[in-house]
Amino acid sequence: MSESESRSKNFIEEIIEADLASGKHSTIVTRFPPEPNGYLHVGHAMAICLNGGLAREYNGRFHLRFDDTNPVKEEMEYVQSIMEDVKWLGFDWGENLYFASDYFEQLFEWAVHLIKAGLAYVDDSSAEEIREMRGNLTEPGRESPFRNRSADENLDLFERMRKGEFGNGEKVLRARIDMTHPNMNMRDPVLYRIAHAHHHRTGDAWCIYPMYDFAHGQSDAIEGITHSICTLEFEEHRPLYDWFIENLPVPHQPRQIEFARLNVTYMITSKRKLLQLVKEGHVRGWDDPRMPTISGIRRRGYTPESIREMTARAGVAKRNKINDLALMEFCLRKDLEEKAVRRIAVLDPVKVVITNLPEDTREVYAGPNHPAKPEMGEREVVLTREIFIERDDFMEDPPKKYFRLAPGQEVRLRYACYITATDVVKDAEGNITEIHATMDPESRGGSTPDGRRVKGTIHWVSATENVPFECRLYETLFTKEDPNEVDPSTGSGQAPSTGSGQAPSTGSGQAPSTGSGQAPGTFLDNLNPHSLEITKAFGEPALAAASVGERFQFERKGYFCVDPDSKAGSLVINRSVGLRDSWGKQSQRS
RNA sequence: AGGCCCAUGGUGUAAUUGGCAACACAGCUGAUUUUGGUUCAGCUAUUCAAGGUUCAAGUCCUUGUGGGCCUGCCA
Repeated sequence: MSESESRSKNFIEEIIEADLASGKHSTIVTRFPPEPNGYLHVGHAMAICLNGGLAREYNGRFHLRFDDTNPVKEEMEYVQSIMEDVKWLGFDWGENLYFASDYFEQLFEWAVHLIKAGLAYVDDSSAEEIREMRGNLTEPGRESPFRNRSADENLDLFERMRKGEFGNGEKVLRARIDMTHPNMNMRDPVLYRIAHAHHHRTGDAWCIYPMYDFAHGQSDAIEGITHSICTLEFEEHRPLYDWFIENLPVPHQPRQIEFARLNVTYMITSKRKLLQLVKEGHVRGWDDPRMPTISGIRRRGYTPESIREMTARAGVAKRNKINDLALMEFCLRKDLEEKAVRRIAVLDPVKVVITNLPEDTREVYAGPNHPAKPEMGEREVVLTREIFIERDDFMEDPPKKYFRLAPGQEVRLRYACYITATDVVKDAEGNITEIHATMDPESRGGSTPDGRRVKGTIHWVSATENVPFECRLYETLFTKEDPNEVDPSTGSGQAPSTGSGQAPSTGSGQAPSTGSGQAPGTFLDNLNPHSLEITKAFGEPALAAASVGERFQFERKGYFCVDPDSKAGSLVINRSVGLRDSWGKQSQRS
């Protein structure tokens, strides 16, 4: 990891180094094992960077393995998007692309092995019966009446399950462990279920499918995974994981290690909820730039380097955590500060007429593409008599330390000259429609012979020579750091602060009990109504050549990225992240 | 309630494995600056609680408290 400065080892690295030092392993093999049933999100990015990064750090191997053991949920579309996302993040599995479904035959043989060893049996109980017999957190389970079938009978039944002689749910194969075990996972877990369903890769070859627990560890063993890194919720599965490894003639003993998944404030990482956002149209799709999906983050304009940097800085540990969005934004700014070409765009324009300039004025100035990197070249900026500036860069009655344009106050137009506001033109409602200003001819180039200092420099773009575009400004998708935090007392969809001063109103004119008791409230109540704002913006002429995916810093505004919705002649640009804004903070405080 | 895991500034992660609690982000102050950006300098703020072991405890032990996960034929 080039982007992570030298730091102390995390607990997984310590385990790996101990294994390497003791000779337990001469090289390590890690894997990223997604189920192809949805799009990858920022939490997966962490898992990819961890596994891929470890393999890189220790010169090991990194596998991509699709955990495709449940045909009813999985689709090829997801396989494609997942491979794209992993590649984009910068991790290469090389030849090591695998599918758990490739191991179905071997897994079947191992199931037979367990049956022969008296460690697995076919259960005719229904799902409800099995659930009922499992007991609960405080009470032990009871043994199934089918638990003591002979190995021969079990073998026969299992073969017939495979042949399709039974319907969905009629039978399952279970491990024969201990129905009183305090760990629920050890209470004769189901190994195989019947599912007459089309699998995205094996087609109709199978109608029985292994469960996660029976597939994962063995897949790790087959591939020679040394360190099988997964999230905390699998901790209680580890005894089962180990049980299979111990009781099966597997070629290799992998070790499962759990770490805390990455969460980020204002983001959700539940596949179900993400799917809901897409299906119900709360966002424009899986790759909506507000989504925490890798595809969304990518479209938003994040760089793979910035995501890798964030995961490295977030660290690895075993406690549940929520990382600050600010860290992610910091990593992006840090990366783009160095790489992004500077451009000027006015997002919320108001016209300024420089009255002492002739109508046909066209002055060309040079603007470096990067203030600290002359090697990045420069471009031409064009000054005309009429320009646009940012609406909030002018105030008729400015507060104390307002350094921008105001009546009688002089500012520098970035790269060009000094202007001083003289007049304001307003419409009938009192809105400012035009500002008049005069330019100091001595100031061309951005400084004057008298060396006087101008505190404010504002950005601007010619009102007659520019590139109009659609600018999409994003804020967090949710208003709460933890989008799942719902106030149980407030119902969903309740308009807040309806009648402010009004007494609680006991039924007076109450609308017929339509909503009676308020619905419990969901994460959707925390959706940010301002998460997307679209403005009609104007960019400097150099923006005309912008292509999809290209990133810029719009000076004083933030980092932006050209959206794929762009068409020839109609640019769409996303704001990836704003610049740090100490004035914004200060002015808000007052 | 039973089992498993976890607890260090606002957030996240460290602490030579029992030896002066630190780094980053965030926040705040100042300097520099043709981006109120960047950069630089500095400041604020931390070991869940109570006992115990020890010359010495963030670290070990006990108890408590708080949080997470577990009762799919999902992964």
